Amino acid sequence: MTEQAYYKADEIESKWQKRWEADGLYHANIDPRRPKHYALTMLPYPSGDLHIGHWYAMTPSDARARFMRMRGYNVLFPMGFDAFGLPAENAAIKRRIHPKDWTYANIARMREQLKSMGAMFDWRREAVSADPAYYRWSQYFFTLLVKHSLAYRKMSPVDWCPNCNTTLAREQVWGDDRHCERCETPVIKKNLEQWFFRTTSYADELLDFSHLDWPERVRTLQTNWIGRSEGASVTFTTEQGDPLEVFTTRPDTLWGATFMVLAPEHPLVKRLSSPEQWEEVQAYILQAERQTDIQREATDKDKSGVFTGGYAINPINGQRIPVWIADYVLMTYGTGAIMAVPAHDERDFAFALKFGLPILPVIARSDGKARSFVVAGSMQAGFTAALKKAGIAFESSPSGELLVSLEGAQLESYTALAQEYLTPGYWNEIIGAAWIFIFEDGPQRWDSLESEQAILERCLSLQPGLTARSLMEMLWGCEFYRPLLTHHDYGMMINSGEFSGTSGDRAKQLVTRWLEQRNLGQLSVNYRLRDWLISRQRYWGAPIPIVYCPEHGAVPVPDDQLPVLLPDDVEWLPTGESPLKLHPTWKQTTCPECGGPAVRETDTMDTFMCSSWYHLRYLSPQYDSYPFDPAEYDYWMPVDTYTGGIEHATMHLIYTRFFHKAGRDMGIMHGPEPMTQLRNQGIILGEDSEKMSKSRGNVISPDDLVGRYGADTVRAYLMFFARWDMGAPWNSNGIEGVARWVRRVWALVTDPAPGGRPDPEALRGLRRKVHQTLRRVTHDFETFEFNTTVSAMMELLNEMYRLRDQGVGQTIEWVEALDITLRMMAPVTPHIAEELWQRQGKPYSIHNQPWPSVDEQAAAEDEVTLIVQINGKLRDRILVPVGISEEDARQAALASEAVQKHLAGAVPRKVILVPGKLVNIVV
RNA sequence: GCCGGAGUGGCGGAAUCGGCAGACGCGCGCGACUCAAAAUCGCGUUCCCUCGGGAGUGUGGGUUCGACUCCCACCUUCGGCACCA
Repeated sequence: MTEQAYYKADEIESKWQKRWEADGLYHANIDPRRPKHYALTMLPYPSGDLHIGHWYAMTPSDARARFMRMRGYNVLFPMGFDAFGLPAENAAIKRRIHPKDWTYANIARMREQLKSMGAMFDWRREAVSADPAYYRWSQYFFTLLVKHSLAYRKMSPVDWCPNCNTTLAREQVWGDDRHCERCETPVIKKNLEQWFFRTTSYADELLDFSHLDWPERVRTLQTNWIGRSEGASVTFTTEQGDPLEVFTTRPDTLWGATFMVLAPEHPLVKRLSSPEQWEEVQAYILQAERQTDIQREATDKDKSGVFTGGYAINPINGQRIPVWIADYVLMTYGTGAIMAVPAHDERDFAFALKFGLPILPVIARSDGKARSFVVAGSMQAGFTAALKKAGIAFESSPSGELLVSLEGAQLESYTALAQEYLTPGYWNEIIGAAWIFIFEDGPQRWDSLESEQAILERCLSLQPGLTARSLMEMLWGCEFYRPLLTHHDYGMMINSGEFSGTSGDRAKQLVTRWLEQRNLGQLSVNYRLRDWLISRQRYWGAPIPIVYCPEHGAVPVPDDQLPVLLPDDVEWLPTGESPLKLHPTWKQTTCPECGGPAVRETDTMDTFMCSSWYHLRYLSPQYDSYPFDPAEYDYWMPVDTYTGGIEHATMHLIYTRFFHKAGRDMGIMHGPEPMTQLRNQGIILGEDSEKMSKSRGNVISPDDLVGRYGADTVRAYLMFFARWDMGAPWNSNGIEGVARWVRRVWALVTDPAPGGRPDPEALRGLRRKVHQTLRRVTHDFETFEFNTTVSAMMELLNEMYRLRDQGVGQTIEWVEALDITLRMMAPVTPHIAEELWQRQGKPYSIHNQPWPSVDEQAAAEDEVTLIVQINGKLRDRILVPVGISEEDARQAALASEAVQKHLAGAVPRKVILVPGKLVNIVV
């Protein structure tokens, strides 16, 4: 290889990075003449080292931003650091250095690592959330939220991480064992006075994704997280006369409420309990208290509970029903009390079964079928013969029962047969959910509380050895009934007074309206979403800007006194108390209202608060009279493309939407959403297909890769090796293939191409391939399909090598091919593209060039390969001119030797023609 | 249990509107260059086969002239939610 042909990535890359920075090539300024594009990628936490995941998130995002820039957009692509947070403190504790020193040293290091990517970050707009100039405005937003009653302070049981020594938001508690999102320690509950943001006020709006181009996955995660359920709240009355409100998603089952259950912590428990039951009730409450949430919420746990001795009145029918307490009812959801409808709720059913409480079906199947369940017995032989004769379908279960499924019209004949053949024993039938038992003296229907006991006793006396429990399990647990045991199933209302016969989910609305008319209840919506707990008992965060005055209570710090500075001289070792509280003087202050002595809030804010608005600080990080410069806001917002990991779906991505909507209602932000389009990258696993971790020793270091291959190759490989939204295990051999591609591009452009007398067909072929590739690459950039972007360019390169040997190397077509190739590569491999661009004698910089446009005429094929099928099976391929007539295509296909051979004299019945694509001969 | 994503060669993956399955790359095999190795280049590479073909995109059905693609029912797997009334 000649000196010139040797590709030295490190030299080229540092050379161009310096030049670009010196020239301010990527500075984004307001320009009303050009369409704007705000491309944002999630800002890193300054953990100390840029890992391959950062590269995977950022370099394809950068390539996309560069592509948009070349397409004529004025592109803003900023970067910054989410600099507050626990890891800084933990690392500081371990190394005995101040969290601030640790954080800012890491930022300095990571800033340089980020620059090695060759990304088009506009560093003038860098924002660091731990800077006082930044958190002043985080505090400002906090005081605004307080003033608009969107932030409040409340004593409540909150999740506490005993390892991090702080409270956590509900979103930061993960998994079955309810562990801390950061350190994986299971959380405990503590009763504390804490600050909350009223995220629940925006629950409905957060469920509306109509203004967003966001991945289905994220929308689903957020929808599940918010967990909206619509139903009714209904007020029962205790015998003492206290109102007892319940929430139900199925008001149409009110007539089936045969008992009530309260959470053990429910305030009415004591008043409800009878003196005889009180001791037992109290013991149960104590036991429930001792259990952790994890134990209490285990779904597979056997039901437990205690009768209070009290009763309540069902408002719709005056029915007097017993009130129990049980830990399967949670104080934190709804009203902490439920009406139990054991016939149609699996949990209530299990509870009723265990404690022998009545079960009253009020919903019947509405599919027009009646189904029967016939208990095995000696009468079966005759009966089944009769069923067969009557043409009634049935099947025998392995345990010997007979399962009969009836169309409505067959019901009468079935009943007649059953009476004839089965009278010696008993049988039962279910029409919808109403069971009918036939005894010697005729049928009895189990559809009321009064008949239940009598029927049960009678069944038991007829079949000795059957217990009440096994009978009920058999009846209620049989698979024909099961579909009606979930609260998603609607059927026909029965046993429900004037509503009997009402069917479908219409019943729910009708009953709700009926309740509202009678003042017995109203439409009600419940959410799983909780208000966002933002207090943290740690040092390294923005102090909550509140002053507590004995006279005036919690007073927000006035704007002109912000920021409330975080003091450096603090003992920041976590003790469970806020470190700021232990500072000798810091918290002592005066009340902004009256000037009297007062103390500061000593908790700091959740860092997710700081990162909820960083996209606004980027707009004008030096601006000091407002969180952002309104002119910048008006030009750049909203974020057009947001990229980052999916792990933030129910944390940052909910918080930032809430923050924007709250800001909008406070008159600061505009528009429905902060980030219009979201795209998530997947995760890169180690070569062993496991998550990368230091302890496993499978970590891939981007710095090493850049040292070995150069940033361009690393960028291209990250875009090529997997679907970006999926991620995949790392493959050290795979990157060699991309490195080869980059080297081959280098060689192709720098080696003088041999001349020759090229065939005009070869030249046409070159242009065709170039413009077809351009079409694909353009499309794939638009849709974030980066892997095919790179593979299309690889194909083009292979084709160019092939055609070069045919002598096209000294033609204007060849010059055009090189020009377009370099422009297409510029977003992916910005350094080598710039270098080769310059070596071609083209003007600096390639990154200011427009994206080339597709010459559709050049891209068009003038011959096509026609697929010839017989009965849909491929039999031949024939080359035909593009505009071939249908008749000619048909003739050409039939003339094919392969076709004639396969037809073997058969006469085509039909010929399907898809112009320009295929001929399918049907025989 | 509920919600969502994904199942295609040895591997990562491709197939834009229902029309050539396996692009591109890795790996592997053979060859060229070389004393040799690396690098580079060329050819081959879904499976089976009696060399005529046949089968094939998680499984089983369906629609269609034609299905990786659409419909129905499942299986596996990943992620989220879950005694949420």
